[in-house]
Amino acid sequence: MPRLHKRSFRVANYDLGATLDSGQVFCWGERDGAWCGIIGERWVRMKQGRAIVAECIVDPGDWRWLRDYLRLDEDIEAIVETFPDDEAFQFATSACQGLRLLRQPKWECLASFICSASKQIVQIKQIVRNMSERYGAVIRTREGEEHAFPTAEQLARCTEEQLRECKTGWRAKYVLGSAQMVVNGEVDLDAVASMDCASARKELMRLPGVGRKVADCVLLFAYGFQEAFPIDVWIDRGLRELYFPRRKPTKKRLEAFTSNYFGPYAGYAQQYLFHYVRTRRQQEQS
DNA sequence: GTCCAGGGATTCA
DNA sequence: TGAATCCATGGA
Repeated sequence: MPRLHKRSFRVANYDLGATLDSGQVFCWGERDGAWCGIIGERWVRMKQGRAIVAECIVDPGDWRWLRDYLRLDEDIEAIVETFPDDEAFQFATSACQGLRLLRQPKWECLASFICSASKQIVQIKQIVRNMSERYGAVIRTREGEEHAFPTAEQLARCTEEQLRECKTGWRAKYVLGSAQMVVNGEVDLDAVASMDCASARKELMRLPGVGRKVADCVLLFAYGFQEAFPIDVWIDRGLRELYFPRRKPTKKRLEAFTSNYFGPYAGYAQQYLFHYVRTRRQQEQS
């Protein structure tokens, strides 16, 4: 066993497991109560007791990168205070205590959500794993080695057929097309960070396979635009049931509603709503 | 066997 | 603008 670099982070109101398993990220695996994954090119193992204890193989420096990824400096209680004071959110906030948003690497988040279209979360994880194992860099881990998520350059070198073999299906041409546009500089993912939210969304939607929903996921989960509000099938159903019973709002009407009803941290509210409606459905079925 | 999944692009009215 | 359809794949 190689020597491990270890660091403990004191946290309050942070549920690491719920956060890493909440459908905003697809590269984490849990074993023996510990979560293992690769952030950028660093393998990390994290376990939560009273604190979050993180371990790395390679010297992690000042750990700033992990604080940023986990968004440890965010005041979640102040954020939850801004959520709507309605019945739905009384249930949602009590069902999702400690649920957080992450700040993911941009390309990985983007490519993952291009693959997410009309897929179940378990299948998205499989696709991400397939692409990583075949085309991602080899990373040293505690037990041996794993593969990082492939860069845009690595995926742009693939053929559409190779990407289909990762079980991407008809999304293969979108992944390839987006990778090529990022590599040749047609869309600069770093430059998007300095845009306002609407411009950033418009820029991301120039990429094939990226519509409003995928763009909003990336804006929220990678760029940290708090006002981004992805509306997927779960959120769509939830909004209609909770706020428009016996009515039939158009998509435009729903978007307009979400852009002011949920406050300055609408994106956070969205993640709580997403987690709530999904866990509620699971409980109804069991 | 059937329905549906953290949708997008295209077509047609 | 908006609805319908197609696109692979595999859970449930």
